[in-house]
Amino acid sequence: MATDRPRPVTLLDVANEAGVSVSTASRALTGARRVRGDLERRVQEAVESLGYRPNEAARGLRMARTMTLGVLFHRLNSPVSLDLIDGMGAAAHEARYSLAVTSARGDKAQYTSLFRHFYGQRVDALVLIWPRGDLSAHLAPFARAGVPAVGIRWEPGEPGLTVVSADTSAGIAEAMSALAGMGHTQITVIAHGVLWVPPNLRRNYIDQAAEAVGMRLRRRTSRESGQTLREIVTSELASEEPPTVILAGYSEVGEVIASVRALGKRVPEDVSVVSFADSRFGAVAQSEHAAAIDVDSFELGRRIAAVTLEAIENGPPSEDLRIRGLSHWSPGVTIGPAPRR
Amino acid sequence: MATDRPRPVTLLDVANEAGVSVSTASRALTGARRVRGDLERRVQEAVESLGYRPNEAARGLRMARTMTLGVLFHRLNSPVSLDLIDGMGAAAHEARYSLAVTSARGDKAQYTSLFRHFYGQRVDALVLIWPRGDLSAHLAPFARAGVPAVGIRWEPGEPGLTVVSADTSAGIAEAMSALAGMGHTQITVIAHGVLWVPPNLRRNYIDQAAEAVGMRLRRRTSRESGQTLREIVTSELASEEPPTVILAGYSEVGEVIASVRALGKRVPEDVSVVSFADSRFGAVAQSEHAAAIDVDSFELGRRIAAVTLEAIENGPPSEDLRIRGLSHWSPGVTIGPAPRR
DNA sequence: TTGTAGGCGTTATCAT
DNA sequence: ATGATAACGCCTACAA
Repeated sequence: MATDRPRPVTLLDVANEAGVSVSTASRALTGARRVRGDLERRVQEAVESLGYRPNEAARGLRMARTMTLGVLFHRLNSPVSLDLIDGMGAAAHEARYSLAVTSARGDKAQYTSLFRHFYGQRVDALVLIWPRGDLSAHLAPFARAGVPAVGIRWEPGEPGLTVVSADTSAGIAEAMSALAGMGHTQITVIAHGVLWVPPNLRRNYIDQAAEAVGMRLRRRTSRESGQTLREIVTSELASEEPPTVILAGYSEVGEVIASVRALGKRVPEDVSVVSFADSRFGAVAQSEHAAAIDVDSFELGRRIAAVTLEAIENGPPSEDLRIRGLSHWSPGVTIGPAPRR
Repeated sequence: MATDRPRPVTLLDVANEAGVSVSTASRALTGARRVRGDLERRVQEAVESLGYRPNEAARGLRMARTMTLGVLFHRLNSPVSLDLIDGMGAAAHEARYSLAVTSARGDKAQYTSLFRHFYGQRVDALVLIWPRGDLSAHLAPFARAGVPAVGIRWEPGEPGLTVVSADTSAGIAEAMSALAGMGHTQITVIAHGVLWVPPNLRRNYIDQAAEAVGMRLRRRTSRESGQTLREIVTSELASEEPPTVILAGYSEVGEVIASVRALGKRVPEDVSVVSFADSRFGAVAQSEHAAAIDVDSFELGRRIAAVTLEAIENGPPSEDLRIRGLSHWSPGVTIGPAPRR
């Protein structure tokens, strides 16, 4: 139907209907300058009756602004991405911006192609979610055009990129101190699903929080050992210094709890279990009422978009951002006082 | 920096650099008409050296096409959405289209607002993911402008909307017949997480597939009973006619298996367990090597985008679409022959 | 085959 | 305060 679609109503139509010139109509709508009250009213009426909506492409051409944020995922594989999209969308839409979402699906050539695509689209800003590889060549054209780029990742300090990272230490520290306060001294972190991350800030957060409260920590992962979740739990509880708490990702807590029970132990009387939920999906998917360290990725998305919009308006901030207050400790029925030995 | 950003290179710049007129440059790039070989080469060189990329806003204004698909989620809460976005993005990007992704976050007013937003953006088509409520008022302006709308949902037959739905019966039927072939006669479907759906096509698929192979089926859900997963499994296995197979969503299989074992029964010798994985995340998150009914939501996304792009080109199809071949049965270590009674 | 010119819908500059 | 007019960057009749 692309051939014969009826021409949508334009500003000229509105102006004619209202009996004014296009410039007056435009002014009445943008509010740049004052127009006479009755004329403004007539324009508004014409807009209503004709169902006029300004053509963003034309506006973009004229204003050299597309009101579009180009969001580039290296890969779209985690529910966290959903929250980020949702959060960014919420903030962007409030500011009348659109979100052009893309994923390279882990492919390097795609990644390059998407940068070019966004350049052609003249996005007002670039948002890179967990980017990989060398970005400098990709970012250069945007930098030249004054298009800000904001990225979420752990390592700051990329030239031409404002790096935003989530500081989840608060919730982790809260959890550790709550557990320590209940007498726990030995924790096992099962870095299996969402809790598996490359050696980075979040891993540090956990280590440091444990150390700060004198909690001995063991980290187990099926990636290295090739063991199943159940085998890991079994060997841990049979070890010389068995943990009194187990921390696992939200997609594993159910199985962890069931595995503990399969060994004839009770949760939380014999072993406490804590979930790590970094997405709203995770918070729902984990066993209900499990104690959890929650991370608000939706809010993280909002904040990233806010930073980006701000950068469009006033230029990039002078330094990278570490966003706090996104994580919190949420007690639940799966934790209790440490058992006596 | 919005104020003083350097003007990006335009087609005129390219034409000057190549020593030709804009129209020649344009033709050399769009390939609409033939241009002399050497001129075409010079234009290409100019494009390279200047780093020219056509301004899509200008092109969109001229062509009355924005090369943008407006994707509207009623809510962004399931990993399936991720696959859909990724799949739609893959197909759209191949066709040089962008994906403007939005979510109403379950809010009715937002929903309305987003339709208006997309209308202003002059998206070339609308894609509605599991839309709710009365659409006719929202769709009318788009219909008037000849903008096709494609939606994914279970119930077809919305005027002005091409409804696409996933027919997952094949994979389910395969699974049932494989299980029946192993001697299973009693299955319990735990409709807890992803497997909980309102009474609809998919529920029918499961019922019909079970009936077709003479499998007795019981459906249990925590939503109605208020029981935990573990309690459901326990009561099921203690019932008069205990199931020899349990079907559960991917986020529950781990816990189901562990719960079965906690009762002193073995998987799969005493009870077989099958997972339902409707997303790539689910396929990864479920216990490894579990037998599963997989649904390829990524491909579903691709297909939806393909239908949409086709509708832009040639108008909406004459009838709604039921897409097959997206589900398949994937055996695994969690199933075995039915135990003798 | 190439160049000139007009227009897509909007905002901004300039007169009035 | 309002209206005519000139861009924004691109494509495409039309004329050469």
